Amino acid sequence: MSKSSSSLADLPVLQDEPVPCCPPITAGELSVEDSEKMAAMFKALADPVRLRLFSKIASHPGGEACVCDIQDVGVSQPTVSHHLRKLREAGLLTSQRRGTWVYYTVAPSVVAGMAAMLDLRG
Amino acid sequence: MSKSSSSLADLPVLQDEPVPCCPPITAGELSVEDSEKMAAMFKALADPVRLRLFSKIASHPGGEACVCDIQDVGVSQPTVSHHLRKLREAGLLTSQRRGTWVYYTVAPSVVAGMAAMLDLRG
DNA sequence: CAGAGATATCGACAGACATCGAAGCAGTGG
DNA sequence: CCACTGCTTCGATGTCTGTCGATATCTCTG
Repeated sequence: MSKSSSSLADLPVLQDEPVPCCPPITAGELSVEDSEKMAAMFKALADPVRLRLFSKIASHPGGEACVCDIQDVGVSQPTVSHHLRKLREAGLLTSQRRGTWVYYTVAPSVVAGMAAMLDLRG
Repeated sequence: MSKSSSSLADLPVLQDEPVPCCPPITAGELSVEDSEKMAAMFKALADPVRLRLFSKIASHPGGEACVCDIQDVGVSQPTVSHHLRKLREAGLLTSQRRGTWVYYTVAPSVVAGMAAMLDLRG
């Protein structure tokens, strides 16, 4: 169709910029603001279905997978879509439409940021 | 107090034993069982208040702190207690009474397990 | 033992969340 | 232009969770 309507394609991206976000949790008390940011990320992974979707994507070559490849996790397709959206909104995944299919990709720097935060050693 | 007295003492262990739990998320699809275990841990950190309590403890010397030292997070005392219990039930903290006070300690191996799971590289 | 301080548990409630079916939107192909 | 497939959005619903005040438990002290 004519112009690209606002959907999926032109979402607030969050592509893959380096997001340091938060220091290791041993580095001192988390600010209220940081704790809210981090909590949102952990919340995104705090569901078995999302965790399985995420692991399916992360373990695909290139950390990328089509929805059609991963949607067999025991819940309805709308529910899968809902969970993928949550993961995307948390910045852990990005999505991209290619023809008929939509591909979701892991955002490595964001995930690395979470891991870094859990680095004890202090 | 008829039943339901599952208090602190007779919890299903989870004390501090090394819990490898789960492989890195890139290592293949998570099993349903593993995804539930991990989701429970992430859920424990998926709240701003818990995250701040946890960071306060983790950043204390020895990764240990008295409740009285950390309970100033903007919610009531019962709520603090509730959150600490959640963290303990998830295996992220252990608790120990010393005289009048109760000390909570970070369970390093469990936290390390979560961090390891978020290790991309595949 | 009584009293006081530190934590934990209980019971209630409002808001958040996972889930579903139905409907909508976007490409593909006849 | 229409049917078809893949995915998202919508609206409803039951369950879970964070929060509080009240109260119970534990421990030290007088």
